[in-house]
Amino acid sequence: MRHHLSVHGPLDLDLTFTCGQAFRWTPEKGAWRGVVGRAEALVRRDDAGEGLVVAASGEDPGARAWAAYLRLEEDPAIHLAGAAELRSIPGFEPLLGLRLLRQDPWETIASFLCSAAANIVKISRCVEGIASRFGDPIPGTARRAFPAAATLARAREGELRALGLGFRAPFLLETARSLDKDPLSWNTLQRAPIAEARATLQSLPGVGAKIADCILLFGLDRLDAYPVDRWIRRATMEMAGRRRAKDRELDEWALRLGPGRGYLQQLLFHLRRNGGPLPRLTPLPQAPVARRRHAPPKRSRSRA
DNA sequence: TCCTCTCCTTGCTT
DNA sequence: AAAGCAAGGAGAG
Repeated sequence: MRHHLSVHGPLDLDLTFTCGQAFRWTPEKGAWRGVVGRAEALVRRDDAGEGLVVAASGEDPGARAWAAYLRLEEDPAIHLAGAAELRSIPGFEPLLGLRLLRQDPWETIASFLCSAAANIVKISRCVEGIASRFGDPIPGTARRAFPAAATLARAREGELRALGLGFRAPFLLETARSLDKDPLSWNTLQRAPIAEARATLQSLPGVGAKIADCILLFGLDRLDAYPVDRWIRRATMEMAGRRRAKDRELDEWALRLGPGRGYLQQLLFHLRRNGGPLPRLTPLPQAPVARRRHAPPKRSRSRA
């Protein structure tokens, strides 16, 4: 099936598919080919350069689903509310073509479990390998869908290691088994306070703060999640004017970037890695989000 | 409770 | 060619 989609705001497909949020897209003659759910798609700008053409095979979810996946309905600039001054940085404006994809939560969990101490090429190899070994075929292509947690739960650790997962293999296996046995409610994770959602995800083996935030941002439509990795740690300390800072402090400081801070995180990642230094921003005088210097008193844990 | 260090795999880079 | 490095996490001390 072939869909013609309209686009609101700037769109940079190259940046969107190479920025490290998704791992099943490859360039193909001015277009991008990838697997989403049980479909494979070829995505390209239309001849006028205004809209988007999506040609899908397999179980095509339909035009609306593709538009939602690519987040075409909103202008990315709406997420800059908390830090409009960043727009004056040279090289910032073109990055606004980056779209945060709305990806499947489980596939996002599995993908980012593969991301520990890895790079994008490595992650892609692992994810593609898992799909080709355990996924269902997709009609019209040699590529396969990403397997369900229940499927991976029955895999053997050696099979995953053979795909190059290394020390990540037991994490993925145990997480798949955990989710197969006790599924998480994606709906709840999307509504819960960010700290709560993050804590829930961190209960999965192999999922720490950084990967939990990536799952929230890329797989659960939580643009208020702000994953702090080595690059963002540096970028945030720079903007906060700090030479050293704990991750908790950086999390707290990042609140000033507003509810779209997760989107900004993506842009900052590129700016800090490819560009020069970042401007210093101070915390907002009247922080929009209440902040506590100390954790609330803990009630004694009730025992079952 | 918090901080720091080390190990865990793999493959590409220096 | 050995060492370093890469969008981390867990366990020890």
